[in-house]
Amino acid sequence: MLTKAPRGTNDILPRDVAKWHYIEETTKRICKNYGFSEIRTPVFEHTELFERGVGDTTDVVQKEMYTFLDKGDRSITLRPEGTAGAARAFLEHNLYAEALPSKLFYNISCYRYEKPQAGRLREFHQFGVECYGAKGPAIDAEIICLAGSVLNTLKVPGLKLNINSIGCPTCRGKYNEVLRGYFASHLDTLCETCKGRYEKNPLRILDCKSPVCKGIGEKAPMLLDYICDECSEHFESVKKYLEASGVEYNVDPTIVRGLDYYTKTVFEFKTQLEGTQGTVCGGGRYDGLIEELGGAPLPGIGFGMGVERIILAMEAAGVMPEFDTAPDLFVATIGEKADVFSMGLIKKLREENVSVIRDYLDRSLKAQMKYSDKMNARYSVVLGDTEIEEGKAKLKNMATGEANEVALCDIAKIINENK
RNA sequence: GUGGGUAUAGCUCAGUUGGUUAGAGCGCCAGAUUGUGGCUCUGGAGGCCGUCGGUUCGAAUCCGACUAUCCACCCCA
Repeated sequence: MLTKAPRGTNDILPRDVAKWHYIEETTKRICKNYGFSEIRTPVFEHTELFERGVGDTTDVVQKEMYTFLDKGDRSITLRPEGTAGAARAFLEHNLYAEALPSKLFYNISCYRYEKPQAGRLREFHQFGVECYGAKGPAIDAEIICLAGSVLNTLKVPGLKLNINSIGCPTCRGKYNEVLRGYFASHLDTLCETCKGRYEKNPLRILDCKSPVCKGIGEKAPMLLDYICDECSEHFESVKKYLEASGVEYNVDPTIVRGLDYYTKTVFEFKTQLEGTQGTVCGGGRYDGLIEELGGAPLPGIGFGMGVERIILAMEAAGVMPEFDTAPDLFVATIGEKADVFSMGLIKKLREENVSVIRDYLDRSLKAQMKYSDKMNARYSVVLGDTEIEEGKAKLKNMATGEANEVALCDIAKIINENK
């Protein structure tokens, strides 16, 4: 138990950390190009924030939150997603009083009590983006563009962008009634889960994988045909902006996001991942959220991207780059005098921006060289009494095996010139 | 939360109808080569056979529960 990480959590080991840096750096760079600034919010928030923000009828809130009482009897929840916290911070710090729209991004960990599976963890990581204060369709397209740009830069394979509009609360309410009317006659043939969905959220029946429900759903009236003029015009404009940006998309009327705050535009990027965890990015507009949290009405839009899923997809396709973490130099020593002397030399080299390692296990020279090889050092140098006396040593290029005699004081210069 | 598969060395996996001291390859350490790595050869370390209980003269092997893990569903990133 002591040496076992909790279920659904993963350690990111030294050999994998570079991948995470790579993805984070990529998101930072692209966000900067799109004019988004990073925001960092707490891992935990008041439980009520998620109940209100995410919606207390959602599965996420009802059964997947890590909720506990702290020592002051406050109900605290580990964030299951990033939007609610960002919206809270936006309101708390009056960011709406600064230049709008407010364009934010974050790389965070999230927590959901779920049964773990490939691409589904209890602690997982999201790259996410939020934009508050812009209601027009251009920002929808920009956000989608940004997500696509990150995924394409990372070479995530087999990407497909699906978009839909789920309308505003008014048109969605009307449509739900239309849908119930349609499914009423098929209620007996629907699968068990869909019978439950009928009352709760008939939209979800359209998303069912059971062939029977799928068949019935195909002939169901489409939400897109029932959304109001304003929502419809908005959606048409989003498509126009996407086309102008050269972004390929597919209108998928069955997309229904599972978090209550979504309105109008919803979208997801899918990849051909083994298993069903192919959705690598999901997002949409949430025009009611800020008001729901107690702010003045202010439109919002954003997305979340699953970092673990991106890594899975990249590795499955063999597009994850190799990252060079090898040290520049290994310093081997023979004898006590060299052992002590090397400490000073190594410190100086490191101050000159050379990454240097040495042995700390009293290894024989041969074993030191093996270690150097194993650590993938670019160069090795052996120090003994003679080298110290003469101030010169053979600098060995480990790839070619070639060794040249150099002055000890020139080592940093030579290595830095050949980087 | 529901259904199914799996659990043996650091890793990937063998292990016969239940039988005495549980194996291989890779990796790790050392030696062959006492101031120079990779190749080769030799040797060595490393196991509560996931945990607990049951059946049996005897269990890594059969049965049960638990735990972990993987897969599918639900849901989601």
